[in-house]
Amino acid sequence: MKKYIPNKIEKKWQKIWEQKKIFEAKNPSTRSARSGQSKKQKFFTLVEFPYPSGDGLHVGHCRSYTGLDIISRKKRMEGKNVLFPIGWDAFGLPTENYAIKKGIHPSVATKRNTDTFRKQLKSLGFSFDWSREVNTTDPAYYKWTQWIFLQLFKNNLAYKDKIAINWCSSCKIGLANEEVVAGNCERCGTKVEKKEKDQWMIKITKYADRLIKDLDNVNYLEKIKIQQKEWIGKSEGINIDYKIEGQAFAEASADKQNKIISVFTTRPDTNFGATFLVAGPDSNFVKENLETFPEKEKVKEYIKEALAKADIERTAEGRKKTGVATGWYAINNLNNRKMPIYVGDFVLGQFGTGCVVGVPGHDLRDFEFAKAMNLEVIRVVIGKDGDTSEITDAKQVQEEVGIMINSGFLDGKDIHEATKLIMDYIEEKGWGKKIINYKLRDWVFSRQHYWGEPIPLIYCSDCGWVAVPEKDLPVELPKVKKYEPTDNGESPLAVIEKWVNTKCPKCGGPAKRETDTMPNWAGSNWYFLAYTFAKNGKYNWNNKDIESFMPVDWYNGGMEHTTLHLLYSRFIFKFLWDIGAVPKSIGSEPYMKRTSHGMVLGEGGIKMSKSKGNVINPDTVVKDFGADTLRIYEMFMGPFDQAIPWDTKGVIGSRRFLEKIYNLISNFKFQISNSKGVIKSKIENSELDAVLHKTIKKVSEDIESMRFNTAVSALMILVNAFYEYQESLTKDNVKNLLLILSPFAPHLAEELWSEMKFKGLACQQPWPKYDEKLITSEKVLLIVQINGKVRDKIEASSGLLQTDAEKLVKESEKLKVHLEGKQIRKIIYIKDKLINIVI
RNA sequence: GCCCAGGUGGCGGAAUGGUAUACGCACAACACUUAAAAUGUUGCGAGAUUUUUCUCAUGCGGGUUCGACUCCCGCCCUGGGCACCA
Repeated sequence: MKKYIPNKIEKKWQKIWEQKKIFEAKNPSTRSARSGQSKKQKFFTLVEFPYPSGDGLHVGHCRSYTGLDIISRKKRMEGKNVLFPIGWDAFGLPTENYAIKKGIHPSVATKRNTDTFRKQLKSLGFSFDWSREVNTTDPAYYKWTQWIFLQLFKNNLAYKDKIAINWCSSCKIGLANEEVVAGNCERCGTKVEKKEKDQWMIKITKYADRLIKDLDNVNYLEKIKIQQKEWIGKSEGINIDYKIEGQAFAEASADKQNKIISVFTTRPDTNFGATFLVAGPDSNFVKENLETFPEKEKVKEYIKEALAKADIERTAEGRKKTGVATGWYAINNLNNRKMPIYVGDFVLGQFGTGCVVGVPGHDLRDFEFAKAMNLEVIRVVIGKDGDTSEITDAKQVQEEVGIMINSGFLDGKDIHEATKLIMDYIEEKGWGKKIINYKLRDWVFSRQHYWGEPIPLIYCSDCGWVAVPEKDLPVELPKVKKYEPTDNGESPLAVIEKWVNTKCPKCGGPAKRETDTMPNWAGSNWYFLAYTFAKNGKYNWNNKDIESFMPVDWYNGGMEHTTLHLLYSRFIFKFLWDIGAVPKSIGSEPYMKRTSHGMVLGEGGIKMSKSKGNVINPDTVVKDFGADTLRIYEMFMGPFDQAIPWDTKGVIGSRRFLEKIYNLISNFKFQISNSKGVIKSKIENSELDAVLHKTIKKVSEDIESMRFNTAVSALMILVNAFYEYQESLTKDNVKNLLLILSPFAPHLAEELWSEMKFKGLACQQPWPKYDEKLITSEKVLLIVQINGKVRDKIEASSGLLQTDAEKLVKESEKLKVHLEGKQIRKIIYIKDKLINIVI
């Protein structure tokens, strides 16, 4: 008998699939389908394209790609025109660092890495449409990344601003937040400082509200929606203006009548309890008025200390509050109370107005500040258990709920009702204005690195910032010898004078190119669009192709990309939709469905890492066990969305399962060729049919809900049943088994399909349908309980009435012991399942 | 501190109101073998027990129900995310 040798089988079928172009999606698809073209309904399955690192493919990639490969293969068998593409998100720091260390051009390293990844992915039998492979570092690709940036620029959504960046004084480089590890530089360990630099910013905040609202129209996992909403952080409140009064101020300022301080609050209901104000050290209010503060020397000293503190130190200090008085006072409109104005670093200068009003009785942070500064605390909300006493302990600070007190016309009202009332009142009086604030900030789009897309702008001293004309795109990365940033933190491109110095496209005068490059996100913002029209390395952006496949029907990726990549790409897509760069018919959301996968951990449940030496190389697993085994194992290891540790011993189980199928079908072939059509049955074939159709049903449903682990387990149960009753097997049984197996173990299924001399390719057959009639068997196992405890199991015919079931139960010997001398109070009967006798 | 996910055999896990521990791994015994490996068969939560059966067990404590891993209330622990957002 032949033995199962995966390496032989797998290469063979991968070649056949590729030659026959089985997995290439057809343009255009249904929506704009014209004569003769694919009339099938489109289905766009998307996985996050990998960063081709030098380490090669990770078993974690395999897990998530196998999951979506199974879905794609099933959809194809269900008759869909499936687009399941792949590519490379190849700009990035590791490649640049490698280039710096070894002096090898990043594009050379990238080429080598993508070649490795491609080979690895192909060895796993994923049904990607390789003709649409994209690469973000290909100038033909980043031409469009630059084009998108120019559209943002032309629509006033890109602007330059001075902002504080993470600065490593040793590497002389600006670092992204992800490159800062515990306050230190990821490369050299030097403490990271803040440095102000001019950066290109993108106005994502303009889209904040739509990015929340439109989540209602998509099918994302609930936790993903929650994370997006929290990241955007919408809060509705009011900006209240207070007049400023102060002796020193009156002398220093001429327009004292109109001088105000504005604060943002979501809780104006507590405003009768306000006793002080605090401005953030980096707030506009402080910047504008610093020189006129009576206590300006103390304030300056405090600000210097506060800004020098790294984020780490701030967190380490915990909630300890510090601050300093400015010497100014604000007047509460409601009760004419004179409230001192402080500067304190617990207030964020960038959020809201950069200033807050302190209500120490009903905000824990305000309470802590009041205690530290020895300020008065006033109760304006009744506490727990009707507590109206003076607030002296943090535990008494009532924040969320309650009834108003000591608050004039608000007394006796619920805080939520009071909030509405006083907002209207303050607006009517002209003391403030309702406003919505977001935590989301504008997006820093500049990087001082080499290995990224050049920002296609030119600075002319006469015309200002001018866009590179579209016909001149792409602005290609010039070749350099050194990839290190310059001493003053400029991009390495800044030293290439020939490249930097250019002509102004507007006036023709001398001008300089922008030398910053774009962040990693730029290329991944729109890659799903590229797939719809990419063909063998050419990118012909056009509405017809985009309309054929957009929006993405199912997007799977890691939770780590929920807040950044997902949000950024949704924003960019909405923008492109707004300006008509994509067809209106596809809607303004790029992804209809988003799911996530869990990590594959190292043995023992810790993260896989080179330093721990517990990295599993997929190549080794493929070599030792086969691609199908790796696929089955990664699906079987546990729930798809959970982190599961790798277990090399467990892989053996998956291999045995595939061997069992191989042997089973080899036996079966031998059997039919010898029996001349007459087969003795051990059991009725109808019982095998019942198991088969149950399995078809379960596997079909489990794939849709990504419960791959239970789908594999159902397949195992089916194979075990087939194995045990081999003599009763029919050709049809085998056929269906191979079909539902094929998305999981495509090579083996294909091999056995051809061994059985079935027509065509397994992966091109229609997905089998289950027959409900075959599933329902005539006999059922009735569970008999007494007081909810299982006492007996009786085989009975299905559809039994309660009276008949009771009769049957009373004959049971086992029950007599329990029922003797007891009175039956109640009998609960669930048809075909259970009978519970209450005594 | 806040938000999310989870806690079930020696291990990965199954069961979302109705047989707890499916399926797989590990382990043990037996068969085949000169032997080993491979394969096959059987057993495998804990305790008590005279075959049989009983009691206990799904992080902990309560509750709802004829019946709870599953629903509700209060805690504990682990993992992930955010973190003074007014």
